[in-house]
Amino acid sequence: MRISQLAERGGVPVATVKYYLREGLLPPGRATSATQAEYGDAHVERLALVRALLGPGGLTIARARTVLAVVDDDSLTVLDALATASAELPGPEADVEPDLAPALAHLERWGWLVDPATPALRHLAAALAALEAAGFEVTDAHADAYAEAARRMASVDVETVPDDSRGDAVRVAVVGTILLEPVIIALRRLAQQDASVRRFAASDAGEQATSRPQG
Amino acid sequence: MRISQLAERGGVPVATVKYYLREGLLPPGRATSATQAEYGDAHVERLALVRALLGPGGLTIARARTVLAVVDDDSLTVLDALATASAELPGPEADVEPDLAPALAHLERWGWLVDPATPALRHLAAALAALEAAGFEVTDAHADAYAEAARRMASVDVETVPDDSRGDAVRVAVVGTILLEPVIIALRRLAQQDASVRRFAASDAGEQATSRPQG
DNA sequence: AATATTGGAGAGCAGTACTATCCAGTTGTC
DNA sequence: GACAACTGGATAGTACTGCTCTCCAATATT
Repeated sequence: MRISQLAERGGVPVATVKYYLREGLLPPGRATSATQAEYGDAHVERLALVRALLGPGGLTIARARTVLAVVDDDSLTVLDALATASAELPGPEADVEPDLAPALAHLERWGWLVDPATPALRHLAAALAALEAAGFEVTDAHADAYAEAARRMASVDVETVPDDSRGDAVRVAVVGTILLEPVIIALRRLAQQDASVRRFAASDAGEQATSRPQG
Repeated sequence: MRISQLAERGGVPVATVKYYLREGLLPPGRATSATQAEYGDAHVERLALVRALLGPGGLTIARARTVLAVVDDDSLTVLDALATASAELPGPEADVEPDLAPALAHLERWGWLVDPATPALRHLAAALAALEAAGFEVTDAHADAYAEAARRMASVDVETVPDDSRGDAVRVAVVGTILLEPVIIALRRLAQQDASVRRFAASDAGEQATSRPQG
């Protein structure tokens, strides 16, 4: 398979495939001459993965490269792979260090064992700070309900990771961690709709509940 | 309060405040002359909200403007406001229409009442398609667990919305919908860490569990 | 032999969120 | 009442990102 066919099967322009090759997101094909290379089905799958990470996953080129390096590195343990993948996911990236105390207080209440250096902890702290700055008070009860929901999701996630092949485990863990996030966000919005229809439909104009809310 | 003081209290450069004014994210101050205007505490709070939406919320200027217009519009019902805010949140924005069937099948199984035109439905469908393209199979059991988690979170969210003041209700609903998303993502990653430490720490090198996983 | 395609590299482009410069009017200070 | 400092307002420029275009000689294809 040549580059134009790979591009066609992936549904992207040839120039974009070349760009991904240049950026190291796709491994080079098997060179058959100075200006020719052969690509296989593995490249097609990899291209689909790249598109998924960059699109729905919301990763930048640089972060995708790191995540893919983790997926490719057979020497990493599942734990290392998950940690690296988790660290490369988009987050607030604030230039000022957020106050970790509120986040740590929650974690202690829940008894969660986490690496104090993990970026997710900083992300949580920054997100809580942003809520406070916006005048939204997060009660312990609210946080606890969220923690329980997160625990359930994570539990299923971890159960889903196969334990027979380390390569597969890493791939599933990394891809699942990243690509299930938009699923969660979408599900929450849909659940909110359902819940708010049930709560507010009676007090608002009732017929808006099942038709388009805004014309 | 003049513009430089507003900027200082918000922790942003004056040029940025001017930019937000130009873009309609901040309402203009009360003009006291041709080249002078007075800003109040409301502007400080608004500036914090804008920063929260643009930073942790991940909204673009254009989407933030729409969301803020919803918050400001007292004529909207809570349902309309939530729907509009939900629609403006960042999503896949695919140029090709994803297959809605798998997503609709899940929703029907759960008995959720949602507007078929809502962007979140499309986001869910796109996310599921991306997972499939990346070779990650989402089982019904996995999806069901996620749905239950989403339902719990949404339930708390909706309960949190006050029912005495419509303006407050809209503000809390919109801000909560947007700014709690990074909280959920961070919590899930932390919960994953906790769960995978418990599962994999025994089979991997054990001492990595509570120290930094990657030097 | 003529035409098309390839890998590779560099430059260019569109969008986003600022940031810097300029300007005349206004203010506070001496 | 001189004069520097600041203001709102407008315009242009910047840094970064993810492509996309153009060019090239070498190779395939017809």
